[in-house]
Amino acid sequence: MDPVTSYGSRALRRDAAENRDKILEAARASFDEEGFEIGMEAIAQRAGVGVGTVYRRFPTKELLIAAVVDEVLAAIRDAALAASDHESSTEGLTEYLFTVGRLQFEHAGCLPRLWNGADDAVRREIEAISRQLLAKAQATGSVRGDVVYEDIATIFWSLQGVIERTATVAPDAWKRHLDLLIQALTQGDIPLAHAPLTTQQAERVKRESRRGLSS
Amino acid sequence: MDPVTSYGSRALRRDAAENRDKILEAARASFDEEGFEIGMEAIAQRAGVGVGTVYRRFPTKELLIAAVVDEVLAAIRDAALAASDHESSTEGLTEYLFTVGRLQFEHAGCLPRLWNGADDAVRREIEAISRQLLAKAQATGSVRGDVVYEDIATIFWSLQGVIERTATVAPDAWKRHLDLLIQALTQGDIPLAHAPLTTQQAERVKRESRRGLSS
Amino acid sequence: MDPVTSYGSRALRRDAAENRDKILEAARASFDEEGFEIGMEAIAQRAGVGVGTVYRRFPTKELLIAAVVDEVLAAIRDAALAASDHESSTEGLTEYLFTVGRLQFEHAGCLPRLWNGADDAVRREIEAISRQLLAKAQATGSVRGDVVYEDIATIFWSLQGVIERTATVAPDAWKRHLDLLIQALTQGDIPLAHAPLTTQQAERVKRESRRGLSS
Amino acid sequence: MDPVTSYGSRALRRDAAENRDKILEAARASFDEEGFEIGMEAIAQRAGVGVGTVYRRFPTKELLIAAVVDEVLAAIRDAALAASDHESSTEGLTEYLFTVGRLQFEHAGCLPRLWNGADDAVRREIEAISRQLLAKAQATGSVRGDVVYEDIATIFWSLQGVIERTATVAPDAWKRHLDLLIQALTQGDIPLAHAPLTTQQAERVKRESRRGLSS
DNA sequence: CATGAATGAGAATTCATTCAT
DNA sequence: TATGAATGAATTCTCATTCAT
Repeated sequence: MDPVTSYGSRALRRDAAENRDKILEAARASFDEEGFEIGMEAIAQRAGVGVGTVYRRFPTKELLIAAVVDEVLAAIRDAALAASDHESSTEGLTEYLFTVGRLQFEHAGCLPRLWNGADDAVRREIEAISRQLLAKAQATGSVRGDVVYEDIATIFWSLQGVIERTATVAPDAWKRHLDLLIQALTQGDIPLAHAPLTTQQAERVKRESRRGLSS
Repeated sequence: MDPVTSYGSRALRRDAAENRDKILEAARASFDEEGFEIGMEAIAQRAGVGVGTVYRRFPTKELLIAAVVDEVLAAIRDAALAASDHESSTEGLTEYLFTVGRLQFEHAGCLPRLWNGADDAVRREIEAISRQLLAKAQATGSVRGDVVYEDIATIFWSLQGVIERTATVAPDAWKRHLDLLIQALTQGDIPLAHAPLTTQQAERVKRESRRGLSS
Repeated sequence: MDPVTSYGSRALRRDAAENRDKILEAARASFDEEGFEIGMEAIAQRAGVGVGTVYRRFPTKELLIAAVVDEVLAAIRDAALAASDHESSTEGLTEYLFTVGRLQFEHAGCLPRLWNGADDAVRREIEAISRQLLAKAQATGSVRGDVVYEDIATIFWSLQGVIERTATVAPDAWKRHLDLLIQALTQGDIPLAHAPLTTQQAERVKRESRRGLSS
Repeated sequence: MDPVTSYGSRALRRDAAENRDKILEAARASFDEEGFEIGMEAIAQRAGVGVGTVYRRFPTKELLIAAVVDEVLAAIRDAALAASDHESSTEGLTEYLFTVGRLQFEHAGCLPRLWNGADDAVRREIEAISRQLLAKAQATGSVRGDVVYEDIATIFWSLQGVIERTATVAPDAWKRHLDLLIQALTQGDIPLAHAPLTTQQAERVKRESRRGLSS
């Protein structure tokens, strides 16, 4: 029944898939610990394969990074989905924000590229979930009405800033900061002085911001 | 003793100082525009000197970065001082936060290292100012009492995260985010669920976090 | 003895032979289009087999190249044979030269190795035909008597030089050049200042010159 | 008087220039012996410098090749100029052709790129000399009138073909071939069956044909 | 002191060949 | 036997740092 087991002709494929996973795992760990500056050779070694093997699966370092980032994004989406069927809309949004924060923390090395990958589909899913949760929370009046989706995205970026600087020393720093931000969403009632990002701007940020590349 | 010679040697020293400034300026501009990945050769060229001269003044790239960061920090301190004698304590703090935000934005290329330099003296001054402004604002009741200095530092890191990702596309994004955060400081009254960084942690963050180096 | 088995084993051999042909054909086309720099993987793909299969038939790239070159040489021999029973000796030689030129043009990617393969037998056949045609033409007086076989070989090399440089831009350039050379063979009557290659030299050229290899 | 010697401030320049020459010389020799496939590391070693030094002078391998080729072309032009003031037009053309042949032979490793460099000026000079010599020879009636400059260029390519294949084994083979070609130019009187290259085609050949590149 | 030339370790990527399935 | 995954040496190029002039 297991497709991998059932096809004899795919025995090799299983090895290859395992290797692919080993490589992705090694890359993820390497990036988490060292950032994207780590060399491909080191990743290969960590995965227990030759560089050539890494390049067979991921023809460029860019693509390897993108694959790792896509994995992280998929994990975020899954967590987002789990949070989205919370009974209370406020707690749903809160849990969601903390979940994303936690995942960002767990993959701190990937943060510079977290929102710049190839897998737009997943990013769009996450965006849709964010919008829904926000709308639900606003509908019940627990979140101020002048907040838009782009503010949520900005919160993620801001948490990245906190995490990037505090992760090794104060692993919970981002939680405190998120506490504050949630207060702003739920307690503040003075009009905000500045306009939010437009949807187009947020799109471009996700597509274009490239600081922290490996080359 | 010969006044000509001694003047000459002073002149030489002046030249040297001028060179140092040219290099610092070129480095600052380069980092702002390209980030720390820029090569030493390019900085030297921009300064109009040879690489050797750069290395005479700054024996490693690290030290050059640190010097530039110190300059930026000094600018922040100056701005902080200007904001600190505002009559209204609330507006003083607000202005201060926006000023730091703006300076961070203007030196976006330096952000990954902004709080990791050698010049602890300046950082301590800034810290002292922050503490004073915060205390004054809390004394008048306009800012919630459970906020501590470390939260202010975290706000700066948070703004860095926003700026790093949005600077080229949405230059005002960080202002909106800061609007939100100020609401949290002034409007929120629900206790924060998580503890702030300890002073020691904040110290270590400023000293140790090294992500974003050029090599 | 079992007819089914024996047939099966013959079928296998036929498959193998078909594979060999597919590979040779793919290699020939690849070399013609891209030159010897093309990778073995690409050839395998074009042939519709795995690299491993290519290596089973041709243990090194060298041997594959040699096999392709031998095929081209065989085609040249066949064309040479066709030209050799021309009634007019002069036209026979002329047609022969143009035929070889055309085949060289059609296999431009193979030129750097055209006369350096393993299959000496075919080369000897071509050589014999060349000698015969030349002798016949010289016997009728239409070709000058001081020309030897090695001059004919040299003409082929010279056409290769023209073809290699003009093939993509001026596909007929070699024909004009051959016009000129034929004039020299048939019209010139001033003694040639330099001696022709010795037979041994020509042999060594065909065996040793290795410029243009892929590695 | 020697500009290098006269300026103290250029003392370093002299070293650099010497190194540049060492590198060019090493590259020329390497290419002559091994072809363009030789690695940059090997060239650097032969020049007695580090790779970085090679790259300082010649930012890409392409540019190094182009520089070497330009040198060879310049040598050809000089030789061409010397041949062009021969009293007898026929001998002038003959000497010219042999001179170019000899230089091509001496730089056999550069042949695949000899007419594809950056220095169009030199190539144009050579072309102009060729045209003049040809016209002069045709004016005296010693060379057939239907030959055009492009035929001369083709002769060079033809010689390259011969040289590339025979250089190591029969260093004079190209001379014999050139004997033949000169007979065709001076003795033949039957109209040539095929049209010569157009000027545009010859231009494109010199610009575009890239077989034999290092990558 | 200033200069910029020299250095060389290291990074990404390719490809002929081998080998497990 | 066919497959294609794995290997790793080799290649081009970069850049922080040192050093001769």
